Amino acid sequence: MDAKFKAINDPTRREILQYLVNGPQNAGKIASQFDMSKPSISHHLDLLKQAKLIQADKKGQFIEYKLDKTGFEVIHAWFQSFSKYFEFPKPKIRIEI
Amino acid sequence: MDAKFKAINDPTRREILQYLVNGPQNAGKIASQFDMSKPSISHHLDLLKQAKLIQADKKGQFIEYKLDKTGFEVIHAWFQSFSKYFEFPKPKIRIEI
DNA sequence: AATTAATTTAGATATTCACTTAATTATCTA
DNA sequence: TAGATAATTAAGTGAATATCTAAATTAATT
Repeated sequence: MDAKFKAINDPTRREILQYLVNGPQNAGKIASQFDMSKPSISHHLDLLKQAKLIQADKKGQFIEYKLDKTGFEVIHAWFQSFSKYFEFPKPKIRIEI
Repeated sequence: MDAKFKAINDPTRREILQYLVNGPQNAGKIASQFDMSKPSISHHLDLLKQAKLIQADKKGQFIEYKLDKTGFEVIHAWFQSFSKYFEFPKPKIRIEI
């Protein structure tokens, strides 16, 4: 639990998560999006992985990262525990015909 | 934005938030729930207030704290930005007859 | 006006965190 | 197998964080 909240506390790690919404990507490609050394990004990826917010898949010499539902669900459940107090606005839905 | 994620990163502050789900409470009463000095709790309350996760209402010599929807909505909206990737489990509903 | 109660502010300290460069491990290719 | 590429691990540093005790502030009570 602590690891998840810690993971999303950092702005770089949140950016990484949002970058991965567009699909899986390898570590180098992720690092190239940021003005920061690769070891730093590697460290951020590790914390996100520990928090189960991302998953790593080794593909040869590359390591592909993608979002992991596991961690997101846990945080989401924490939020739900406040729903008895609040009703959060529902996202607008569009029905395609 | 940063202030909100920072605020929920600390376990004591998360406990304070959950304590307030049961209703508004003054600072002293909140502090008494924790094995921690009052100034420390006061500091945590301040960070939660800055993050707009709680509101302070002065009632005479007491200060009553309650949950503030403002901050929760912002974090919730951040979560929604991942919904294109995931479907989060809906909470079970109970229809009272 | 003085006293008491509730809370915050100030000052100090030990720990945690993000970042860098350098070294290491693993994989691919010629 | 040697050399190049991808990524991580290690070591070190400066900044931020959580916590405490003590002092200051604010409001109610007598």
